[in-house]
Amino acid sequence: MGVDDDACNTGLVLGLGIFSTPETPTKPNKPSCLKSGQQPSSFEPSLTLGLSGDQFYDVTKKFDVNKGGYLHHHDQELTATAGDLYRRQASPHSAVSSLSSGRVKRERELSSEEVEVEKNSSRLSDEDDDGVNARKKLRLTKQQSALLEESFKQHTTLNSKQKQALAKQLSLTPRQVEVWFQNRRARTKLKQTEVDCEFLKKCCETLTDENRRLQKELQELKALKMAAQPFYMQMPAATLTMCPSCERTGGVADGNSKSPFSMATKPHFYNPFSNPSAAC
DNA sequence: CCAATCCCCGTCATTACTTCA
DNA sequence: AATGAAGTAATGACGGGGATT
Repeated sequence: MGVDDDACNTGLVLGLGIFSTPETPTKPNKPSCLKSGQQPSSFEPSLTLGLSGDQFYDVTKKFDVNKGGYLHHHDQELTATAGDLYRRQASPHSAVSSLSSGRVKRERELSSEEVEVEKNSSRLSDEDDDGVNARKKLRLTKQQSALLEESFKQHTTLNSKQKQALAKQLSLTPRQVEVWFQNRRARTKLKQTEVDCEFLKKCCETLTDENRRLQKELQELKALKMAAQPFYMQMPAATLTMCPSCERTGGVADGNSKSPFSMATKPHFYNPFSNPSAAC
């Protein structure tokens, strides 16, 4: 079974609740079943598969190095966040948003220091220079993205101080750093979900194949039983066990009996992901 | 109980890139 | 080969709402 052997090498519990249960109220840096950098084929396939939003993996991204214009701010609007400014002009709902509670909230969050940072992060585009009010979306520079990524590898969430420091270092607003981390977490989680989904699909296919194989084997065994010797026929079917791998048949266990047919004391479940011969 | 804060989620809009006629 | 329109992916940003303090 190739890859699936590796992936499903232990007792696999396909807890598909991953797709239906709402995300557990994960707290930042909460341990998850998938550690960073781990691929689904390598983690323990006990597949409770709670979404691991706190993990990250290497996402090789391309960055727009020289196209990044920092085009947000007009000097006369320094009390507003970059996003607010952006939205006021870019969004059709700008009039509403400028009065929204979110805006009030944002302004409340902005300390004077942050406003100062915003001043520093304010950049004018060429378009702004020539009077065209075409506001463009912020594109982080390669350096900014790299630093953010590096920081994200260390902490997927930032406390207030870290946020402030990083924002200062990047010449961005704390809000921009915060949003970047939020988006990064969300998109990491989304990608991981997709990976998990693919993995579960593969496991499902494997189990379907295995089920098909076992059904076929069962049919063969039934046919064999019908053609079996009278000894077999005298025994209740439930007392017979057979290893699907070596196809040795067991019967009633009497402890001392040297009969090849001894009844299993416990139900003998065949684990498709374990080595069958090991059980023999 | 209320307010402040943080984070997640869903969504929108812009930008860059790709495809195709 | 050049080009412009259409489609798509990436990503910055926001509002709403739940959880926590």
